Amino acid sequence: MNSQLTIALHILGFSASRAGTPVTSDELARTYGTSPVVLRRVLAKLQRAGLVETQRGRGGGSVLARDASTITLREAYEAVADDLQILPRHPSGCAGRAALVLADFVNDLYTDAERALLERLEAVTVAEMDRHVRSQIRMPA
Amino acid sequence: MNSQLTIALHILGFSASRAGTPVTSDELARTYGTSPVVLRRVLAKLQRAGLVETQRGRGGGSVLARDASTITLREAYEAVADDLQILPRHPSGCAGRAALVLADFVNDLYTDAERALLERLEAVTVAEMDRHVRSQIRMPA
DNA sequence: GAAAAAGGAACTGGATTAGTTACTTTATTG
DNA sequence: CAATAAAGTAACTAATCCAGTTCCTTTTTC
Repeated sequence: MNSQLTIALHILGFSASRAGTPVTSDELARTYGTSPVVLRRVLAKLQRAGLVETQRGRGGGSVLARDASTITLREAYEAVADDLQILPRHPSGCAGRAALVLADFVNDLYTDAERALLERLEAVTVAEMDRHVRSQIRMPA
Repeated sequence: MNSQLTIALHILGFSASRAGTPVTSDELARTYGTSPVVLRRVLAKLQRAGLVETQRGRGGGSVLARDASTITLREAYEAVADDLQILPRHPSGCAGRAALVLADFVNDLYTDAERALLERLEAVTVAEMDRHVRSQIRMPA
């Protein structure tokens, strides 16, 4: 996995906090600590997945395409992940029946373990993330 | 994650099937489809973790250091993973209180999701893996 | 002493990644 | 209409990582 999921959650979190007013890739890049181009690459994937909408030109930027309470973090993951497999699978070059049976067993286990991870991401919505941030910001320790 | 976990499970699976007689890195490399040096790199980590024991010289090779029923696949993961974090964390360069609170929230969620994945690996022992392979080999479809 | 095995250092090539530059396109505003 | 502010995107770079290979040393057994 690359860092695109983390960037995507930054984008979604900020967009949610804006409640409709667009946020520019420049602002997102500054708050994340990288360049606007990197941000726009992730924004492009979130657009394709229908999670954000973007307007060009002066006054443009990105807003959430759907209500924050309907977007789970798993959707963000699936939007940016080129390959949904986190654990690299057994290669095809195994020799011998025992090795092949073992490879299948391990690959199935990997799939199951990844599902467990994704279920945790699915259990959290952008709205919940936003509520958490708001609660921490309103009353700083 | 690199492919070392997959190689480690190949090693543990084969060692278990040998029931005490050592397996060489050459044989492991042939059945996995790579070179002995790559195998020995993983073997070194499994040794350090106390999962296998290796003898040099003629007739040498590796055997399980403990009973297969006491070794979970999570131990194999922890033996080979340099970094237990699967999902790359938020960088430290975030600017602004909202970004920092968001980063903490996301990092904690990542930790939780990874724990869910590791629990799946912990639920399977090398002995169970071995039993599965044996059952499939004895009666080929 | 020969053979068989592990240990491991050092290098290579390929892939991936984040970052940067530079240019084009789109929209707004004065 | 011109200036400005924004996204879109291609192309390049530098760094990193990783698997694979070569080569040599050490250990053990026969």
